[in-house]
Amino acid sequence: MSGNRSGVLELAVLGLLHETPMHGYELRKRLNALLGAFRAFSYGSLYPCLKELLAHGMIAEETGEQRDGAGRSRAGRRSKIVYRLTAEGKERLQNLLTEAGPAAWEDDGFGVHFAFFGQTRADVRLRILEGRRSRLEERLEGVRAALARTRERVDSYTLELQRHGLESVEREVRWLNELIASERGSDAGPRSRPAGIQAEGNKGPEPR
Amino acid sequence: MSGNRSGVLELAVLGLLHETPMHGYELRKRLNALLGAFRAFSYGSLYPCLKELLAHGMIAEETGEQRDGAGRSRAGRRSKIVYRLTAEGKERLQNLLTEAGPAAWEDDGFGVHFAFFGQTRADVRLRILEGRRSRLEERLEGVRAALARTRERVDSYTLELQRHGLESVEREVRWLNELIASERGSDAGPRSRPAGIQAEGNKGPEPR
DNA sequence: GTTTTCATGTAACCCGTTACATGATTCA
DNA sequence: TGAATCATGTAACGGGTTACATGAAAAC
Repeated sequence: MSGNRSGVLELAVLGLLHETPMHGYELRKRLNALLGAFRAFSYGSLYPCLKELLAHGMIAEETGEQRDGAGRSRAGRRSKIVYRLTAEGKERLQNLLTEAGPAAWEDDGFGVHFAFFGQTRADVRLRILEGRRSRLEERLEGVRAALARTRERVDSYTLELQRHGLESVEREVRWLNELIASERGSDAGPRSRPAGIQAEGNKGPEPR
Repeated sequence: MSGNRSGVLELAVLGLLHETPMHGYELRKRLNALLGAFRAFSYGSLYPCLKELLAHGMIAEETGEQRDGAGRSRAGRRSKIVYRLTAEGKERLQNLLTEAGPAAWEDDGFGVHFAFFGQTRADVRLRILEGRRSRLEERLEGVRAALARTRERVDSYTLELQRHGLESVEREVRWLNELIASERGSDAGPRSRPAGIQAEGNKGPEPR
């Protein structure tokens, strides 16, 4: 019926609003900054999503004049509509963050789920990372098989495309391997981890 | 009205049928093998596309019993419907392959256009590669700016996601740089090209 | 005082998938 | 003869974009 609960966008909005209340315009910017290279949303999807989340009581318009800093923007003058997460919204967010199914590791969704790993339970994180890895490994197999089959009678551009695609996927698998190893705490292994994971990644599953 | 001419799928179908006549089922397999990691199509989009291409006279059902090899599948027994490119179809394909606009270098479309570079004019190839590169460089700038802005107050997972995204895009830019250099023929430069581009990549623009 | 940017929203459309329905051919 | 795979197709839906419409606040 009123069913635009897409999953990805919903999670992204709830996740961002959990950190701090915001209005739509700002939300979209933070969203596209957060997901950077992976995804982008336009107002045409964001505002309807907010509307529906509001209708379902997951978010609420911020009415109390908490919002200051520079002191301005008093009274009922609303041109910005600041949303905050309700109790139901927080519950919903926790549910979304606990689901470790295909939605969390398919191409759509993985980025968003990963972005909120800081609020995700450790075991769920691991399941998602492993799910994505095996998903990618299936794909690898397919591409490799195609490459082997095609071998002859393929012009060099097609070949180059497949080669590059293969390398991209292999690279992401290696990345996942590092993340998984890091998650498992078996980090005192051969090579020392380069980047900044696990710096403060081990805060408890529930942020509150 | 009758407007499902999407661009990507149409090009892919025409491009594949230009190499050799095929039926739908096979077409889909070749398609997904060709695009490997980048894209996948389902029958639900392929068959309607074929239907429409047929209606527009771009392709035709193969009636003459050219199809042999193992000698089987004689007579009018059709359970397979083999399609071939018509003259109009070839013309249409050439037009699609000559367009060097955003459609050719955005995320959708680039893979398919690249896959048929063997049938694309050299100057068009270059324009597309450069278009994609500058598109990615815009994106890089955005992500870098986001990274710089976010710096403080970001949990390590968000950071790691952005870092990985950044690296992925940078990697593709480097790839494009190599391809562009190779296209320009300035190949006797510093490092020797590793892969198989330009092996027979320089056949003329029109295959016939 | 006009342009730019911020800010919210909607309607039409687009491209594609999922799930289903159907039947022929091959293989055990 | 029954199961698996090949092969073709359609209807319903889904999630998102583009383009448009509108107006307030900030910058010049």
